[in-house]
Amino acid sequence: MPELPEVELTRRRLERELIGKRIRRVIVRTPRLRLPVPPELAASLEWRRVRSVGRRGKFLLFDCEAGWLIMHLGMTGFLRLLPGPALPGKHDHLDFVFADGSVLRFHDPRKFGSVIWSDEPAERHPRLAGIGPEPLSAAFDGAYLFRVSRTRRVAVKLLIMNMTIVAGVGNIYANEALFRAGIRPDRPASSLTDADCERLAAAIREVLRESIDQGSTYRVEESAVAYHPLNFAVYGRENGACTRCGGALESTRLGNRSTVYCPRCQS
DNA sequence: AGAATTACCTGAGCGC
DNA sequence: TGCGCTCAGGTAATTC
Repeated sequence: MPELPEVELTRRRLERELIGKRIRRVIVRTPRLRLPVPPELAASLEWRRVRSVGRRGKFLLFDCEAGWLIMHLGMTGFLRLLPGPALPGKHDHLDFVFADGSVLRFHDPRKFGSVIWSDEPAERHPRLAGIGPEPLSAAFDGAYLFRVSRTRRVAVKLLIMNMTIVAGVGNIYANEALFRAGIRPDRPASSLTDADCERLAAAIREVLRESIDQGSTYRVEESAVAYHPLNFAVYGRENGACTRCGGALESTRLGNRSTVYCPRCQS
């Protein structure tokens, strides 16, 4: 699924391609995604220009003069840029048709994605207002993580996947960051030491940053802004060997999410 | 307030 | 071949 690095790479590509373009019309083929597509969306966007493309966690934020278009790609969603009109296929839910004839098409088999229209700056929209700091911003560091974990006994993996704690850390990168920091995913958050929090915050920043940098060296294909070729250390390797000690990785479930870790390297 | 649970959705992979 | 089952998981909503 598109994780934060893929969303950031998508954002960069869209920023290059869309800024200044004028939206001619919006075609809504599937009015019910994860959230209902706002009925006023099409009319609100008509003849508006894209002023900027931002990101908050995994949400893409399009400043469209009259308001803000907020999109989440969910688990299986991706955006495709087409040079001109093309017949829609299965799961092509939305088209943004620009004045120059090009089309931004939203495709999402599982419909976990969402499209939101906001009259006020996207960051102030209720759906985004309550989410935590950006993991790649200065506001997210070990001291912050230490502070917010004091009163919580929830497993640390669930803590860092909690959007109100930190924005956009999904299952893949939560697994990877905990491995890198040497912390067991099921540790109660309140058991983390100062040093643990420093290592964990640094690890989260590193895995995301490296993934963005690695992915950006590849051409982002029009049709497949999705996975990029990072070799994960633990995620998806539940039957494999630890890259650090060679021992067998173990898997479990936390919050109904697959969790992989090395019982020797992580404590 | 914090924690736990469930719903949403469909393609892929599996056993039989 | 095809059926039925399980799994994948970000976010929102609900409940305790």
